[in-house]
Amino acid sequence: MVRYQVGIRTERKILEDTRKLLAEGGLDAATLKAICDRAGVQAGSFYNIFPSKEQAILQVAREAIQAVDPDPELSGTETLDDLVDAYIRFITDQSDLARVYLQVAVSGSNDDSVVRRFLRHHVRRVERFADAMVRESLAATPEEAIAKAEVLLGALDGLSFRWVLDRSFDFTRHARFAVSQCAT
Amino acid sequence: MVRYQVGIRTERKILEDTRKLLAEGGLDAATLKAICDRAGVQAGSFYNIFPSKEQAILQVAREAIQAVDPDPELSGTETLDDLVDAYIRFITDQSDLARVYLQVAVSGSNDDSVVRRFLRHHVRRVERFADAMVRESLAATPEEAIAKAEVLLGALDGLSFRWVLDRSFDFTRHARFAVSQCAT
DNA sequence: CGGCTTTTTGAGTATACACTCCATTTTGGA
DNA sequence: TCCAAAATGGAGTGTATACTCAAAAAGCCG
Repeated sequence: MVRYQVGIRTERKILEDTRKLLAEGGLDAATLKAICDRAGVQAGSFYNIFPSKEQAILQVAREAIQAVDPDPELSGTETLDDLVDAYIRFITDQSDLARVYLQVAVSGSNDDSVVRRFLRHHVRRVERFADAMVRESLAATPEEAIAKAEVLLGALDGLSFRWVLDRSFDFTRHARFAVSQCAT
Repeated sequence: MVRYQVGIRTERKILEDTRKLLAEGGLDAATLKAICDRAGVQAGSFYNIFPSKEQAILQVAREAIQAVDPDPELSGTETLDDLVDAYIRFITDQSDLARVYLQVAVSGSNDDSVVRRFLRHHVRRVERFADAMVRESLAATPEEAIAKAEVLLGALDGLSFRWVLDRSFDFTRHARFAVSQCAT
């Protein structure tokens, strides 16, 4: 099945508009009708590309997960501050994706594969944070580094959750404060 | 309107079963039919008591919010450990309500009043945590105490989020570790 | 152009949902 | 015991939803 350019363009547009809808009004807002209306497409076209609405949303969620991490090339050399800065940038610059990330994670419990994907990704991030801590001598043992990283990432996740609910919350300041508390 | 005993009993049963359904399968599982079936009641009875399904669920969520805090009578005297212990107990004992809490907060964007309720409650909790920190000389200034409390609660929220996704995660240990990091 | 494939259209289907209506039964105080 | 109010049963309504299908249009390649 050789795909035509127009079909690929339609697919990109649908994914983009789905992402916007999710960001604006959450999962409930991303109905098939809403998606198709915004993308200027009929239901039939949608189902010519995606097997189901869920698959399209999962695709968006997958891209959101990818976006949260800084360049994987740098893995093994970056500082804890680099990693936290990347997290802050993701949350503040791509707040829509951040919301999608949270929403799918919380309500996506009906699909185990999504949860597993999130967890796998989370564990990788924890390791990356812990490695940086060890490199900077912020932890006595690798185990302590893991625990510290788990708590720091928990704090970042919790603070971003807070920020999603209340945009006047100063996420950056608190995130920096959280990481400064680790340096003890 | 003098309420009859049987009506009050029905109301309690509906709320109980709604909570169970929410715990088992999240918001999606708590359909009107599911609620009525489990409570052994017809739709008409439900709507004789509640104005809408949403109100019943909000009632459950409200009770969940109440449950997260230790006795308000003690406010002003309890230690930081007391507060954290209460949080840990809520998360581990009433994990079902914890999930409801998260779900309603994230997907509640269509109803601002829910989000506002959550935030008001959160702010009160931050203040209570900060007060305890000041009492225990864990912060130099009230401002620092607030920031520290915000980060600690963020960490607890983030860790509980982690735990909701992965029940094998040792929430209690990490929560204790998080609070120990504050004591510096 | 010609012929094949992919894409799009748009009406249509099935279903699940929250919610209503009202006749009937039950309640509990006087 | 009576009766007004409250509670219940249960069929019914309207609507939004995800998804389908066959025909028409558009894209690609010789």
